[in-house]
Amino acid sequence: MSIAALANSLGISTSTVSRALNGYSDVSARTRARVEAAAKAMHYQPHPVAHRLATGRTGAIALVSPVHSGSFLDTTFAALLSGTSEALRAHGYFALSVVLPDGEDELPELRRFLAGRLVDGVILARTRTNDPRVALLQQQGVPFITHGRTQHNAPHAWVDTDNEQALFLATQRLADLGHRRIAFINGQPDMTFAALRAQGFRRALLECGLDAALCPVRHGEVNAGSGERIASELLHAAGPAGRHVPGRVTALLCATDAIALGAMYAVRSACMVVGRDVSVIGYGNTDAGLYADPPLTTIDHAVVDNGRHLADLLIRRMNGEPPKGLTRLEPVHLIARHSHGPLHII
Amino acid sequence: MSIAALANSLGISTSTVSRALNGYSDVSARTRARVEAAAKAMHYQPHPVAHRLATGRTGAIALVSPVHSGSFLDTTFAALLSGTSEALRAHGYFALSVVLPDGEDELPELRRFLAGRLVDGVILARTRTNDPRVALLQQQGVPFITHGRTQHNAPHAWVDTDNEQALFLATQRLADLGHRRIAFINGQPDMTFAALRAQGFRRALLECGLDAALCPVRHGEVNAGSGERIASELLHAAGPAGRHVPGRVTALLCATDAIALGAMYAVRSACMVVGRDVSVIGYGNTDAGLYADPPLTTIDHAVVDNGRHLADLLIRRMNGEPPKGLTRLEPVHLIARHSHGPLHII
DNA sequence: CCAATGAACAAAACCGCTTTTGATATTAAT
DNA sequence: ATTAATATCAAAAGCGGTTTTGTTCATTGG
Repeated sequence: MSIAALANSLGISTSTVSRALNGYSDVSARTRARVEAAAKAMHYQPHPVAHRLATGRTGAIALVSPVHSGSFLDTTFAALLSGTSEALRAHGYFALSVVLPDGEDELPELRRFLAGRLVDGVILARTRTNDPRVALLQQQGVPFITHGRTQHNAPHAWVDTDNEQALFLATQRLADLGHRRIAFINGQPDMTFAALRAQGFRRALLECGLDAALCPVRHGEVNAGSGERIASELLHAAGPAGRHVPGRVTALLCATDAIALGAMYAVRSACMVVGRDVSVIGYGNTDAGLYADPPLTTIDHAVVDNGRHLADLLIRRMNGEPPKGLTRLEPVHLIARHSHGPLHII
Repeated sequence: MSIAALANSLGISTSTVSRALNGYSDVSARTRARVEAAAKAMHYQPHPVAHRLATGRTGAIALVSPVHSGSFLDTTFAALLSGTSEALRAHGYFALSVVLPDGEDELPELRRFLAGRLVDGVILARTRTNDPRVALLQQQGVPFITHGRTQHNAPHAWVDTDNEQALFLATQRLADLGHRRIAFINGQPDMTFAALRAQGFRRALLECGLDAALCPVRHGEVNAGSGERIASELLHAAGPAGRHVPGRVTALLCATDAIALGAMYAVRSACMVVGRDVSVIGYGNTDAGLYADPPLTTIDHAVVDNGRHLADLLIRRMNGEPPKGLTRLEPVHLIARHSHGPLHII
């Protein structure tokens, strides 16, 4: 069913059909009605690729995200995609997610994808503080938005959750409960979320008068295995010698629920009780944490909503709004369950 | 950088340039070399959309999958995408994943997507025994492969894991340990995997001489919440009165690790011990199960590998091989951990 | 020596749509 | 009544490639 066939059957030219269907003014009401009726009757739909070539629009946007091998417990990805898909559908766009390889092939592969011009815009997930992908997108002039801020000079649209505040809240809560030796098992330091959370952690230490020397920050993968390993090290390490009393950390803040599950495992392996001997707090409010034993205290951030906001702001960006104002910082909440508790004298 | 500009700079026609770059024979070796050198020097790359319009190929395939809201703990999706992306990259294709809405909008949305012709082929995940999406794909003539078999008459390419055998193995293991009242918390009955697992469950009951009346099969969502609810009901229900001794089930087979985590939660809530009072076995070998307390006995199925095989077979399908032979059944393994054990007299 | 073959390239058609330009018939204004 | 403006549509020119058809010239064969 091509436009030519449709025009033929009506005995008019293809240009008139096109103009009738695309709302141009110089088509008589009668003709427009006839064309529309015929188009409906013959199930005419413009060939998308031809349409694309002529207009330059594809009607799709891409959610690009690396998949860190072995971190499949992290469901942020699926939740984000779900949110963006739903919101973009309302605008008539398709959300496609593309997975970039981990490592040095990432950038060339993104370049190759952009060259394919399969999409009109890009949502970039898992940003790093200094993200080469952002630079590439800016250079190529592709409308985009990031999930997570960056430190790039040129402003760009972004949606983020208040990572700084989240860790501040969680740390403060533990300090209020008497903890003085709190460790933070963070993600890789070059990730935006990790940098911001570390910042919130340090601010809380300062405001609550905790000794930063007793409150280590560790960096690792955001999966359970890495969490277990690091937690295990932390629990078996004595405090610094010298002026400080030796001893172990009594609370573990974790950058994701997955890390927290690993940490809880490590606590059990050390024959201690989570929530009594060692407090553990996660991040993400996943099902896995909710149904853990004990149920995991965690930070709730509405990822599906983030996806919706990313979609909405990207649409506005594609409509020509300057990136400057297209930002959104979402609040977070501490969900208190039973994996943390008051300092238990040891 | 268009082909016209390139041709212009060389002083030859666009058709010769195109034919030189696309390996046609009627171009002299000298001209071909000149064109290739110039193309490289000027970073010429055919405009993908124009190329698409002329050739009909897009260089991308789609992994289409519904996202069941609230089942984000299920990481099959991300793992599958990761596997297919990697394998397709090797063939020069992009893997895009698209999320269909849950419910009645699913089919129209798939139709809309296919009409967009953004992709050359489709990988269909989460198949149902009688899947209308398969019918649609067959009708539209799009090359496709499914993850999970179906009961459609016309053969199609598929990759599946041996769901039947998996539940057979798990059930047999429990029976060998003395369990006589085993419940199976399955997914929705219209899903392929659920039907096959139920089949394996029943076969094991038969072969091991268990009384099917004492071994209920329940259907629910594949998430922890649903698992907890159903497990809770099962544990509080007495056995059938009459000729059977009353009593509760002593083992819970679960269609996913997520369900199993919910079930373990229910066991704890009933003040019983997982692995002693009630055995729980999951499916999927996820991190969440590995780091649960106790570590979850589960079925291992290599989802990432499935993704690779799906990609490879789909490529062969797109190259014209008949779907008949393009199928692959992958083995499964029971990973014994500590969430199950011998029947504990109660 | 002339027709037939073949090599190498250019021209033109095409993919299917959008958009600009041009043409014709009406209507309004002077 | 004549000209200018307007409404309506067709023709044509893109978009940027690929593929078919034509053309020219050098070889080759009879």
